[in-house]
Amino acid sequence: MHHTQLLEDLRRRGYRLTPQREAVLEILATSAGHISADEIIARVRKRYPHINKSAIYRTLNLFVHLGWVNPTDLGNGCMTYEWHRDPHHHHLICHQCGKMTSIGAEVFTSVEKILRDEYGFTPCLDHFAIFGLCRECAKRKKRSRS
Amino acid sequence: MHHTQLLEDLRRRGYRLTPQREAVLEILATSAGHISADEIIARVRKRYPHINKSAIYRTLNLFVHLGWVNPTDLGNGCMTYEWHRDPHHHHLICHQCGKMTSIGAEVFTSVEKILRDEYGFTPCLDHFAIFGLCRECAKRKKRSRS
DNA sequence: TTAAGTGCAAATCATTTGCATGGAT
DNA sequence: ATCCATGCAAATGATTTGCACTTAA
Repeated sequence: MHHTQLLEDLRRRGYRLTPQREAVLEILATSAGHISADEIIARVRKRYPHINKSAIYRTLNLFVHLGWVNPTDLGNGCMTYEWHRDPHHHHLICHQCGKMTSIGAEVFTSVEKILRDEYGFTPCLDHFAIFGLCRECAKRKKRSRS
Repeated sequence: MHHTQLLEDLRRRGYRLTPQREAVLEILATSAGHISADEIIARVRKRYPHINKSAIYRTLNLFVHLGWVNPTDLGNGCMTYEWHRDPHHHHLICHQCGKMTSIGAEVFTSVEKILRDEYGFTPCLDHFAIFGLCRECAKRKKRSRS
């Protein structure tokens, strides 16, 4: 789906097509991965310096509500947003060194099946953050223990 | 491990055994499931009305650091804490109706294995919140769509 | 005795909100 | 001409912090 179609979709759903919304859409759709609200505000303002912070927050909430954007809590005190484009994937976050690694969604297919079949639950596994220890930090910890 | 042992453990590790810490420990260890900091403060104060909010937050952070308590973000804007006693389990949270269901940890054994074997990542799967749609809300949604 | 811990109030910081104004339809 | 969306500043609300005082060791 291309930008212009989405913008048209906005109008069709009864929302107004404002420059602010266009700007946020443009930034999100041309940015890869997770971006914090703060980062989004910065990038939007680099091009459109007058745009207000609240309008961007409101726009982000709208896009999330429309399902165009995934909000994810990466555990660093603020929400991050990700444009719905990349194939579904999850994140391994090392809570020692903070390193983040992406993993494919296949890892969770078995879990998804169990949840559906045994619990009747339809999980939203679009944006998942798994905390733990990365290889290096696990090694370092082991070494310091011995 | 019994309370008194834990309290002894505190001292052994060089921390002081204060009435505040005893109170928080007592509340946590006798409360089931996830409790928000606010709820913990309320319960502690019901018995020890003079205890300060900051001291409780600091104590919670200490207990988390000691691994006695699991902090979990259930997506409702505040952290919840859970005493390390119950067998490991996770939570299905319906983001339509908010209902929370506990599930056993076995569901994730396959994921854990893959992460370890293929990514060298040691996941901390103690406290996991999976958002999605519960059976009832999925049904309701389906119905309203048709 | 003395450093660690507490109480208190003030500070943070991401996010939201009330309200007057502006602009898309 | 509507009334939805924006800008601004102020509010919120969970959590943290600076600092003087207390207390467990």
